Amino acid sequence: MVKLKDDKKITQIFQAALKLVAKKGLSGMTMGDISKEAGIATGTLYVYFTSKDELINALFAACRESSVQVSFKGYQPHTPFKPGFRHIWLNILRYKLQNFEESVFMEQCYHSPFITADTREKAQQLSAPFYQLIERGKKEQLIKNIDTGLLITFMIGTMNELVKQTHYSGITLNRSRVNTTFDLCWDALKA
Amino acid sequence: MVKLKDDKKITQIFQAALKLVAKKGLSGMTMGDISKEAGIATGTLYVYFTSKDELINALFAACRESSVQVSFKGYQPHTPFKPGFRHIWLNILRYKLQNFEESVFMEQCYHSPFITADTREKAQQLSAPFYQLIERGKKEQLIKNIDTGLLITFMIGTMNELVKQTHYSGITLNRSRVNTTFDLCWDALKA
DNA sequence: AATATAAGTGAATAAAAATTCATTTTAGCT
DNA sequence: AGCTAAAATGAATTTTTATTCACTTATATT
Repeated sequence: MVKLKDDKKITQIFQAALKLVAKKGLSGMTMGDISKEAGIATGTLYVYFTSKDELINALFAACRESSVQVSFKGYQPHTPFKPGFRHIWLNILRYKLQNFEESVFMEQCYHSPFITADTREKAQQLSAPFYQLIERGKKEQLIKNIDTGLLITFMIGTMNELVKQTHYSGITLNRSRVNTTFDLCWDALKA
Repeated sequence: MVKLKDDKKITQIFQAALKLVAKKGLSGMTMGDISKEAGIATGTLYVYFTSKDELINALFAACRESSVQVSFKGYQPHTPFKPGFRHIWLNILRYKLQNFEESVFMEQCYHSPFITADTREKAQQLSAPFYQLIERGKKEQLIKNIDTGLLITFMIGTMNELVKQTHYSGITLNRSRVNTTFDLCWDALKA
């Protein structure tokens, strides 16, 4: 046989895990839960991952990669800064809203014994494009001249909170509400 | 005998739990860990709390209460809005920086099966003064006319992120850095 | 000092969860 | 169709963790 381990099944496992974390938190998620939610046997999880630790690290890495990848989709580095920034901001917001469970999972992982230093390191490296973006804004004197890391944390933090707030309040983010919120963020960062 | 269960011991248990959550996450904290960290026997935990669930809920409630209590310390409702707002903002920031482990714990609790609806409800009720504060700012046309809940989430969210960023980067928040960050927040919220 | 009761202990038990593995099913290949 | 090896299974096992409880220690009251 040539068939290699099914990517579709890994996705299925990941989806199940995300769903459970959003519902019960990382601490309340067992391998039994995951398998049941994914509709497979517990043993099957161990065909794809050697341990719960590995499963969680793999999920963390996959989430991180996918979110960064989506963030810059359609971004034209040559267009003026503000519209470009806005484009990316909207990409991120859309992603976070559509993948709420992922946001929750990532937040929970931040302080957890599961994520290894190595996984963390690799995630950090993926932040480089965001740093470049903000640096450009600072160079063009459109963005406040404050530590870039701080500005990024601020920007991402506000989005996280906005997404949480939106999700729990049940308010739908129509175009005008999104605009207002972007202005909130832009007013904070702009020089 | 009249002596009632020692408040000092409860504090000791709480401190131990917070330390562990910050280090290993909520999911990695066992009753055994807590007792060892607190320097008491495992059984003693059950003298003070009927279960792990109860312990965590009690800690959550205590943290929430203490943070709200500190936030408004020294606030003069009669002084102009911006300095008053700034005063509270600084109270919160100071509190979060000095009680980093608590912030981590609260964040982790947000999505966890431990916190009961009742505990959550009571925590929410403590937010009323923040709502009043923002409402006042809106009435005086100093704060953007956006959903109050959103503005509060935004304000708190940015502080959380700032605190995380500060904690991990190892950068000390000197006076000027704090000022810049307050401006960041104020620029976002101001009308 | 004697007594009574609360507080504290930690080994023993029970409950929950992770992991293994002998076995069965599935899918590609000739 | 028959063969082969990967994939999947889930009951059994191991490991971890929460909880109990018979007992000891500390403390207030008389």
